[in-house]
Amino acid sequence: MSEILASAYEPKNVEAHWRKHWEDEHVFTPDPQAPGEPYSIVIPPPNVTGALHIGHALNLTLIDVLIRHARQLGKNVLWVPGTDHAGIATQNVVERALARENLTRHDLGREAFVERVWGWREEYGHRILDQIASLGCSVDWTRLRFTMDEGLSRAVRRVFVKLYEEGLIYKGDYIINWCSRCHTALADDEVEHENVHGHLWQVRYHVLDSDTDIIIATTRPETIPGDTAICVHPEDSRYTHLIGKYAVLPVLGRKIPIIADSYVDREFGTGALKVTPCHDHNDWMLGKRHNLEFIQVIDENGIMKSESGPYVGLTKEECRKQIVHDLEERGDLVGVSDLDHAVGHCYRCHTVVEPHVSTQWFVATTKLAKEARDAVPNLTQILPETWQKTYYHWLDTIRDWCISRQIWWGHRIPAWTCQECGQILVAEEDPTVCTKCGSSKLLQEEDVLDTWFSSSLWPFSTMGWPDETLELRRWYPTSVLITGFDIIFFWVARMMMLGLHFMHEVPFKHVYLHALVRDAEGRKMSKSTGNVIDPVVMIEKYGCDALRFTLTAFAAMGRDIRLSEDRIEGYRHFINKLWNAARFTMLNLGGEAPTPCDLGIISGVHHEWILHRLEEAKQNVRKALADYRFNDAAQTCYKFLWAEFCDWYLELVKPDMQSQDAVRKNAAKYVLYTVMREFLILLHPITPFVTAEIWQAMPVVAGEDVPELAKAAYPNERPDCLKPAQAAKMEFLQGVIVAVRTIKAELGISPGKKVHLLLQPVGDEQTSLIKANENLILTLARLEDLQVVFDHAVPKASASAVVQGCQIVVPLKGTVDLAQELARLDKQLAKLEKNLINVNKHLNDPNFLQKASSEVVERDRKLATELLDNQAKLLNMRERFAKALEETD
RNA sequence: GGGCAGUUAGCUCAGUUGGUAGAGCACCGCCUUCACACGGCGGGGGUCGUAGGUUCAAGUCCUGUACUGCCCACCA
Repeated sequence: MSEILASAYEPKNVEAHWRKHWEDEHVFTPDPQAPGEPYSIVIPPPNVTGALHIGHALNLTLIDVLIRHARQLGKNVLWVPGTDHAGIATQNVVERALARENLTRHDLGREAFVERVWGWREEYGHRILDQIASLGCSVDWTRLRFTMDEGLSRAVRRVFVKLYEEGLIYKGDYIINWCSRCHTALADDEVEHENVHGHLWQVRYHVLDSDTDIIIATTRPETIPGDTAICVHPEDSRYTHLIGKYAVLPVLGRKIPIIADSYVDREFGTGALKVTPCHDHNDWMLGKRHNLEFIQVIDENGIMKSESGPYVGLTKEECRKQIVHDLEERGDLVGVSDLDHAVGHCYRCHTVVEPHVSTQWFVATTKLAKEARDAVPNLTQILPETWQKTYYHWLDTIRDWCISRQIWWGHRIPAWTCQECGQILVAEEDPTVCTKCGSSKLLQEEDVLDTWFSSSLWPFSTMGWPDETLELRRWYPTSVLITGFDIIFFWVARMMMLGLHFMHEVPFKHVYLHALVRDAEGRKMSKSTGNVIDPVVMIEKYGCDALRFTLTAFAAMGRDIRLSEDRIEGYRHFINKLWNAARFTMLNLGGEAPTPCDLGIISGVHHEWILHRLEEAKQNVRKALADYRFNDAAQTCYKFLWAEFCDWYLELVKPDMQSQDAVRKNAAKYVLYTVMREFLILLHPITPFVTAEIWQAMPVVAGEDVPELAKAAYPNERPDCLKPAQAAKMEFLQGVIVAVRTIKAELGISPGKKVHLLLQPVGDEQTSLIKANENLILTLARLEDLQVVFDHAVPKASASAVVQGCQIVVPLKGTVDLAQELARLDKQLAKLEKNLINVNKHLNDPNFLQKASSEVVERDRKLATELLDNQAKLLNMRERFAKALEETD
């Protein structure tokens, strides 16, 4: 398509073109029967209500990097895309829309409401998918799934029924977390604890048959009507004599027992605790343990029930005020103090969560949790490893999982109660008659399942389970799960539990938990703070590749990413640099692929050097990605392209391109061509669009069948191009060139001004190297001429430097300030001196000589001689220069 | 209360088995050099939070400590 062209890369059309091509041609749809080691990842399904945020962008970029890289390695690769129905979140969105029409879901009724949500999903649910595509994600769109599509719903039912039959799902009364706004139960981890400024009231309870009182401390006086005991520590001498007696509930006058339990903290408050089993998780536990009465006094709307006596009908907030007032009046309020304490909030709507006793469905987790725990780290490895502990801790202290939600959008619980005989039926297919009494009066449960229930099946439900599909056989377990650490409990641990239970195999071999993306100040990005960086806007402004490269470059393991727009802009420069390096390459190739030659025996130290570096880069990128060191992979690419290929090689190859020697010219072209092409492959997983565009504009050897870049194999290693010795020679030449440039810059000689250069190399190797590469030095150092000389021929008034023993001399004419050169030399000498002192500290230490490895000692010795030699030469030149100065004075 | 991270150049961060501190951005100076000013060349800048310990040698290992952040948790 495009010839290579504009001097600035324009991402928009390029991205649109490749995206369409990849989708239309099903480039990323694998064949389960195809050869190659299987490699699979399931997408962490974004909420169907969602819009792509920067966290998704990071997550998806990292997955795509691995996926594209795995394809390059010849694996049979599947990336399953999809979305999550997100029960509460989606229901909230639709309810808000209804509210604008002055309607509630109850006005519509369940069926119409659910239909409305489906409609909403049809209309808006594709936005996030479109955004995933715009990120360049190489997912297989033919295998797109949704947690409520037909297949996944079948999987959900199968799992529910099986677990029920195994006794791992049960229905029971339990104290759960109740959000009175969402009007549903919440699982423990859907509750966010936040410190809230509150009060601690001290209340007097009179002890029956005694003349003493007991003072308890509470943060929630409105629950006093629900008290069914007072609890003290069994060894608390202040209270031991009261254990077994009864106290009188203030205001209500009910009689409650005084019990003892070591759960009580003697240090806190008064050491005596009021127990309200229906309105506090711990009190619930105490109530169970001591067989206390359970009296619910607050209903699911936050209104006081009749059990609260005089407070019936008040909201819990009103009740608190009233009861405090009443206590005060009666003289039973002993004191009030300030207290900051943690209060649970709904993670969806941030309403204060009320512990509430109700009938719910639970998954018994003890057995499942143990299996999930034991699988790590042998079968599944969690990275960074530090999260392993967190994972263990959660599973070790896990409580049964409350899976019922009192909302309408979700998988309805497949359980029916017979209206005639009370029999509970749980079945995959909707039953028509009661299995016990034959009645057809069956009533299905109103509740739906926790969204995470279906998400927990994702790795196998998306592959067609419970059918035995080719996909499952080929790609389960998945290779790796990439997700944020914030859902390690919600999702990762539960996938482990259910995956192991139903597939008898872990759902993934690795779990890579990436960081959170924060703003430049380290704050969490949120709409309310107004500090969000919108990936869609960033793609629009800087191009997708710039965004992807930035995210990859910052994805160091175990660390949060502080992102700011500047950085994305900065990496756009890198993309542009690549673009221009490619333009240069194309221009010089002249639209034709060069004739291949044997790169292992190519002559020219610059060629050998860049080929050597390319081999290193190939190894580094591959190794980095195998270890999930994304930032290292990006860094390697950045450095290779900019600091080596562009800054040096492209300059070095220019003289070759001007050459009349056809063989030399072709060899240079072929190296240029090869390095560019292989580098495009290395970079492609990180920046797929720009690399694909350049790749396909590159000339091709006639008759050669070159695949598009997305299908190109990772370049083979070329061991005969690994030449550290040759690379070192290049480094010497670079040193000489830099030395001349530095002299010019520091002495205020215009860089364009051509100067004479005298070199006094040490040894034949340096001498011949310089002679062989004279043109190269002339060009890059911008010289008038270059001479290899000996001491006596060196003009006294010269600037000088030493590189690996080779003396570098630039004769100065009267135009420069000679004193500056003296200062410059002194600076160099000071540096040398410092290094020498350091090395000698080692070499003068007998312990070092004796105990350090011989390699290290040898290296230091060599270094010391080198430094000493350089110092001597520099000193010598300084002396002569000083003399010259005197003479001119 | 427990656990886990982080603390390295002005800023954001690398630093894989311990062997003379690195990058990008920012900054300073020079340069309209025929791929690129989204550029080129050169330069300045760090006693690696702090106190100890192990070692011939510590940013790197161990212990204590300070600060910041995160997670978990039943202090009513």
